[in-house]
Amino acid sequence: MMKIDQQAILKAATEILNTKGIAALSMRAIAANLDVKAASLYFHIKNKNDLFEQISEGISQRVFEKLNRVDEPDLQRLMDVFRAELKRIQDSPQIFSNTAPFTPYRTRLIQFSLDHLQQLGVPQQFTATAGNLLNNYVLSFVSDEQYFSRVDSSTFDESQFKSPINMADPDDSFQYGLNLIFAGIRVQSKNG
Amino acid sequence: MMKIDQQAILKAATEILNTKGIAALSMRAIAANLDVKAASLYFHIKNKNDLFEQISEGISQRVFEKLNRVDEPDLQRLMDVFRAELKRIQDSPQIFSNTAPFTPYRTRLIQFSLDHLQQLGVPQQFTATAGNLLNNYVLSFVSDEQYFSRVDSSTFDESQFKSPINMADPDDSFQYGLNLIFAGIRVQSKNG
DNA sequence: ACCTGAACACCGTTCAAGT
DNA sequence: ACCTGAACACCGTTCAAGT
Repeated sequence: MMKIDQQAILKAATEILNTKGIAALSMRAIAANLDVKAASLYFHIKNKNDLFEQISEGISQRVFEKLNRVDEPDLQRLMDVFRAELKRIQDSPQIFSNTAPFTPYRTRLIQFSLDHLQQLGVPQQFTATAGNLLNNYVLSFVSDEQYFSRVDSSTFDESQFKSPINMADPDDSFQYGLNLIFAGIRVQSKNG
Repeated sequence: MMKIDQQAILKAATEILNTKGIAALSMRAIAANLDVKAASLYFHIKNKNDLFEQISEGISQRVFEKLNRVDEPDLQRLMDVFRAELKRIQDSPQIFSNTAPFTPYRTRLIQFSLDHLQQLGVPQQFTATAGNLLNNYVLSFVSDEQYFSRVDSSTFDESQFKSPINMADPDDSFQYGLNLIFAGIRVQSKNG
């Protein structure tokens, strides 16, 4: 009998996400993973939404800590670290989409974005829009990455390898979109 | 007894979405709306995912048709029309996110984006990235719009009106983000 | 303090049976 | 051809009851 606590529940949930995806993440599945009954989980967590918030908040905390392991962290580093941490948990972008962005570390990351955008010259009334654009970019990008890595491996199609279209490397693609956004921010700020 | 067909099911589903949102959109709720039992729906549609695809495909078709009601449609018009049609159905962005983008009209819209991006000088290997960026921007933007319009009306807070922070008009915000992306595309293309 | 059995109010989907 | 009753295999959540 392991000790069941929030940590253990979080770990079991992450394990299910990374092996079977969010569609298989039921309270009953988490409980089974911990050799316990579903009802027991509610002694440790409020509900499933609370669990989702803990997952997204945990990711946000790790992003925040890695972010500040460098002298002068900027938006480029935020996005790189954010993407890397999202990729560590299958379907994490969906979890972010399904939770309100008001937990402590997640709020810190938003504040970091807004501060840096303002510093880059984004007009105050549009920092939220630009911040959402960045946030949604990384969430959507990782969501697409994880989606296609599932589709590609399930519907294995040899013709894809003969295809003359050379798909860009995911890292390059991510950076292309980021550069595009950063360039756009610079232009908008000059003209503002 | 109304005649129950795909059209009627689609209409009932849309009605539920616009009154109660996607969380209330169950097969049983759709059936009840049509004075029929849930099992009957499966005589007309394959399953719930099929219904989701019909909803997103219907939106895509209307976007495509409105798009071509003008002489030389461009990406600006695509995004404006897309946003307008998404806003007509509550939670439509989530429906797009939960369906594969391989239906006919939806494919046409993607092709339209890719063609125009290439014409703007986006390198071939990055047209998909830029297209996804645009697509995800409008989906995320409308999703946020619909989310906050729900939160604001439920947790009515008078202090928000006294707040000195002037939030930008949604239309202006949307255009700001679009201009940012378009400006970024132009810069990337010059340097490419 | 922590866990469970049992139940409640739901899901999507199938299928033999009805008309 | 079209609809339904009944069932199957699930959900999240609650709560009295157990230890």
